[in-house]
Amino acid sequence: MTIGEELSRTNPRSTQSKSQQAYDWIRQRIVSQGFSPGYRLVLGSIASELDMSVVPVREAIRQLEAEGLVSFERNVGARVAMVDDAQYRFSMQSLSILEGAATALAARALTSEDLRAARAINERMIERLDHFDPRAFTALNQQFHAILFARCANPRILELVNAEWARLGHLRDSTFIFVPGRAAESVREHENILACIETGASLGAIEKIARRHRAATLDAYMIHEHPDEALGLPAF
Amino acid sequence: MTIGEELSRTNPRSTQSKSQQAYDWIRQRIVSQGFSPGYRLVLGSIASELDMSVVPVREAIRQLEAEGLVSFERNVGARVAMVDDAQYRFSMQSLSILEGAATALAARALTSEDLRAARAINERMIERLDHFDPRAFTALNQQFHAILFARCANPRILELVNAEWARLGHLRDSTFIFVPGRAAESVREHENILACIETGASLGAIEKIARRHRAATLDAYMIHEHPDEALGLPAF
DNA sequence: CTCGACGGTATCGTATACGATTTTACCTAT
DNA sequence: ATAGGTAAAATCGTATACGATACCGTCGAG
Repeated sequence: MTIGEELSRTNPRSTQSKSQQAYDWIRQRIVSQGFSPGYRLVLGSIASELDMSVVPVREAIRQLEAEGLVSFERNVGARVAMVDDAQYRFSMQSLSILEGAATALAARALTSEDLRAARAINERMIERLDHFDPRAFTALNQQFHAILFARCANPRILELVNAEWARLGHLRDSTFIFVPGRAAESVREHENILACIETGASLGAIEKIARRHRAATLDAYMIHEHPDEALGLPAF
Repeated sequence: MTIGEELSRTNPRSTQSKSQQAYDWIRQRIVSQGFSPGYRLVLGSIASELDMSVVPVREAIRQLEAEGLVSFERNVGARVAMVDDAQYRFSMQSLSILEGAATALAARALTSEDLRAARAINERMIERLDHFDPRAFTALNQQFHAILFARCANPRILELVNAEWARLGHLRDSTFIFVPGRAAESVREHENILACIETGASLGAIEKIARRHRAATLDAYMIHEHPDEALGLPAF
């Protein structure tokens, strides 16, 4: 047993603060959709659930508020942030820009092993196109892109990407739920991205194709759900 | 006298919460550099300064921590976040990407009045090239770009840009302090950007030039301060 | 029947209190 | 003189307490 493990079992020093516990617990519930958007976060209830006082819970909620996962109203309380369609569009467009840049900034550092792993994920996505499960597909999709980002030379951009996905919460996988038809196109684009990276396409080209990949997913959603305002965002 | 006026004079209802007061106060001090990076934020001191208990102050600091303006260590305390060179580079590169996109997304919506205002700002920057004041120059620079962003079709991107600048804090204006020679080049690029927007250049072109404008500022800083690792970030 | 007054309950906002932890100052022994 | 160790002070982390506010149901007047 390592010292670290020893400490983590027996020594209170290694335990995190209660406000951190509360933060992790609430955040986990939100991202795993145990708490749906709009769900009321009652301080007292959470506190007694976690067997602590309200003070650490309040601090946790303040952090989550600053991250955009929770909305807060004075003297009323906190609730899981709701992301409406407009915000979804704006966030997805931001993500298309950030992920495009991240992909380009990581491209040159990807090993052949990375590419093999990414391609393996994409194969699994292709296999599942028949008996289609939007959730599972979305998870694989995230993994695929995560591999492509992982070696991004700029960690700050990765933080921004992750924070933005966290904000989107459950809407993360709404596209493939609403527009399963986009899936087939998506995996083709994945292969295309991999090919560009392998053949040493210019970073500008890689960024462009990665950005358009994400943007196309958004477009598919918009056309399907809001055909009337699908052109609200400039093609970019 | 209306009820509203009555309340606003006498009733605490209209006052913001103490944690909000604390948040505003601390944030203000940080961005205005009243608190320098590394400055120790002692809960009790701030609380008594603001005539409140430590509880609201703690909440405020948690928010600032989540925004990256404050760093926090359990059982030790909070201090104003220090941004080292690496973070500065990463943030500036992120900004080049975000601002480039914001500029492109705003370009088509800019009125001739906007462009006139932006050009006026740039004129003032040119005037000041002689008796050069880095602080004032940076402020004008921010104004210039703020006008170009203002009509960005995607408010989320603007939020990301502003948050990132806040994080950089005092390093905001370090470039022109360290590399005043960049100023002349900068104003020329400004005019160039304006010309592109006016002549209806493609959004891709506008984005590219705006991104390179910011990236060039970063490069100037890197070459001046860290010539040895100036190539650490891929040209992008 | 509708609307506003009233009261009760749930919940929030903050002060206070105190144990826990870290930091500092000092002191002793080598 | 310095390493190590101890006591004291500073500061943090959290529980508890309680007034303030918002929410909700009831009741009476119009």
